[in-house]
Amino acid sequence: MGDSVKEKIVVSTLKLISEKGYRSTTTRNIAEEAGVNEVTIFRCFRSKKDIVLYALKELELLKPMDKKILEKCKWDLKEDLLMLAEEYHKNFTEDKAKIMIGLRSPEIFEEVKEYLMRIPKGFKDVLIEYFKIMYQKGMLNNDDFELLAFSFLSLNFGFILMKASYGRKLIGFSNDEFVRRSIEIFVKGIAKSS
Amino acid sequence: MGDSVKEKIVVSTLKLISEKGYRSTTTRNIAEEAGVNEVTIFRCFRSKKDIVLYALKELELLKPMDKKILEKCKWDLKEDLLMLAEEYHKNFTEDKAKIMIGLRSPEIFEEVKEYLMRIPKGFKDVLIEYFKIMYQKGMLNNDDFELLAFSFLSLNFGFILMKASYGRKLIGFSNDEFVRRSIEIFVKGIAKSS
DNA sequence: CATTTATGCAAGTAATTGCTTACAAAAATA
DNA sequence: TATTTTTGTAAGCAATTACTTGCATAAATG
Repeated sequence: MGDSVKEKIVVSTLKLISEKGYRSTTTRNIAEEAGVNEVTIFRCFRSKKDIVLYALKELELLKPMDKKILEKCKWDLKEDLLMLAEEYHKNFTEDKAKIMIGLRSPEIFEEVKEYLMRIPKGFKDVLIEYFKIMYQKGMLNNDDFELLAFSFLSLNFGFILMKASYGRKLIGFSNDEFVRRSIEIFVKGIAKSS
Repeated sequence: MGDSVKEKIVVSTLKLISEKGYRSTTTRNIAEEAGVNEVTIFRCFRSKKDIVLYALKELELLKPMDKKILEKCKWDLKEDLLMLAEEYHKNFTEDKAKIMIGLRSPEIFEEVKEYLMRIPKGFKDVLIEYFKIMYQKGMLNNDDFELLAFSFLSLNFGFILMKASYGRKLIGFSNDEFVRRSIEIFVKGIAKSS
């Protein structure tokens, strides 16, 4: 089984899961979507579950945000939070959010839960670190770093999940616009007034 | 079929869907959970799908927030937003969030989508109305009401969904604590400085 | 008490699903 | 060209699932 075949299967699987959920995505669906015979799937992977586990483990599909990102900071609240949020949205797209939702199936959820948590957890850790430093620099009016991180995370996570769930019917903003303007509010809320 | 039986079936169905999703919740599961024979289910409802539709339509499980809630406002930003958020969290619990996620199955999603959107949509509408009035009263530094509403909604929606998805492993706050303190930040961000 | 109604029980059906087997056709490799 | 590896095809199996049927029992209702 060539690597390109394996990849096609993985990509198709994730696509279908994001649309229909894990349980409703059948191996026949996957085969059709990948333009491959169903048997080929089981020659590449031991089971349907294995496709997902492979995607999460080997492909590092959901790798968390690295703290190295902090090196990019200019230590200006607005500028930095915008950069961090953009990085988050770049990584945690609407599609990935749908995959996360789609993997909420008992046959697989316990095994993938840890992976699914990585993105929000990684972002949260980076934010806590960032806010700690900013507080030491005297730029913040609040020293509950976990609260700050979590508020900012909820704001962004909530936005993506709502968009993934209800799409444009509920949301009149582009990602960029929402991020930029909600950050302005947030910054006003936490910046030390001089 | 007595009403109490019907109710037991509905409650069990929703509970199981919140845990395992629609597709993975079998009619046998439901029967067992409800302490009822599987056949009884099909005597009360025409199909599995009908149970959910009945729950959403007849039980008004997900009824949106009413604009009458605005009558409770004291027209103090912090106090009002706290009240509105509490009302939202009272209505849109972790369990309901799980049901929303669990209903993301192709056999049923299109038919329930509209209902699932009601809660966030209703909350958003109320918020827009509220912010409009507060702006007229000269209490806000921002007149993009949809942005304000949506930021606040994302914050609360994101929090509940994260809690529903990852539970306490990621989140160290109680609902009350998070709501209270995140609102303080938000209010600082949008209140007109006098 | 007589009759209707609601429920349980046992069995089963047709469709779907994850996965397997056996064999032939390509396609890559030597 | 000869051989090995990869893929397609066809068929099917065992388990599961939504839903049905027929009949017995109990409970409510007249």
